[in-house]
Amino acid sequence: MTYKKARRNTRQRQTVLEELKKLTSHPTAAELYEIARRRLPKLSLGTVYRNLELLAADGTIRKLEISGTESRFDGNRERHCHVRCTQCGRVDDLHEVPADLVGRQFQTLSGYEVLDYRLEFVGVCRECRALAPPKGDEARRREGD
Amino acid sequence: MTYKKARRNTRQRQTVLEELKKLTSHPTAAELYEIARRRLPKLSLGTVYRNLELLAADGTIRKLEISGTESRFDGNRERHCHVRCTQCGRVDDLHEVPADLVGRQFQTLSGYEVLDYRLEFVGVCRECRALAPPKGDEARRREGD
DNA sequence: GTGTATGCAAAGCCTTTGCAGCATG
DNA sequence: CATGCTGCAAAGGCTTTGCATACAC
Repeated sequence: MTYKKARRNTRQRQTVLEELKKLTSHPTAAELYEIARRRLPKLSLGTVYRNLELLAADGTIRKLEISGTESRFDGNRERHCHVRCTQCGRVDDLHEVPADLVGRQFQTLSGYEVLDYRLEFVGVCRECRALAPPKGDEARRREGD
Repeated sequence: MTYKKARRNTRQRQTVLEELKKLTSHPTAAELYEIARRRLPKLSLGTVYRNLELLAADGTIRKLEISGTESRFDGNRERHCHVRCTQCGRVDDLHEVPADLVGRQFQTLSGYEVLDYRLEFVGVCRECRALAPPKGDEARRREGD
């Protein structure tokens, strides 16, 4: 019933996966491509995309669905959430937050059958707070809260 | 100190804003463009983008930072979160969830100064559950949870 | 009248895809 | 050795931008 194609273990796929798992950051496809290319100079971006998509499809990795135009990928499959820095754009993991607190109690919402949820915090990371004064001078217009 | 350029009240800007506020859905720029164009046939997509960006910058509307390639916009500035349907892609508001429960208690996380957060649920909406059998036959490979 | 905003179209990004050759199982 | 996978490059889809003109103030 659930046919799954034979999956081959190519060097490209292995490399992409290994390098992703090494990182605690959440690289974009392009970033991972640059890293993996150090091991496989002939690697192509298209291959990276194809493999990330495949690996995400079978749950080996996660495709983050957050902010911005570029997709980011996460080698850590455990349920956890993220903090993103508004200044530098980095994304960190948060294991300390009892995220399950949120999801478990809502099985149905507005008629939806809830399957999953995403909780993302937004703020300023330590480094950026150290570097920059708490507020810029120009278009740092805040959302209405 | 905070210089703001004189903002003009053009018919295009008004129309885009009014139409967005009428909708409880969270249209993409293209969707809103189609709607607004019924009132201003000569309106261009670029103008819609420019105005949505401006309006989001000063907090008049919100730019949703969720799932997918297309940006979606929200005319409702109040703190609330969303549910997205995995089948049809629609996004609904959730006022019933005590979302503040989440944000308020985390002022700092992993060294971040937390400014905001986004909580998005993912599931299947009522309509889609009615239309489709609970599971597809092919590539409905789920994430590992 | 001045300078912001518009319309149009081209250009920019990120991502996907077609195809012929390669390499895994 | 069959066929899934790769590299390459072209094509796609959404968004941004340059420029001359229009119009809000």
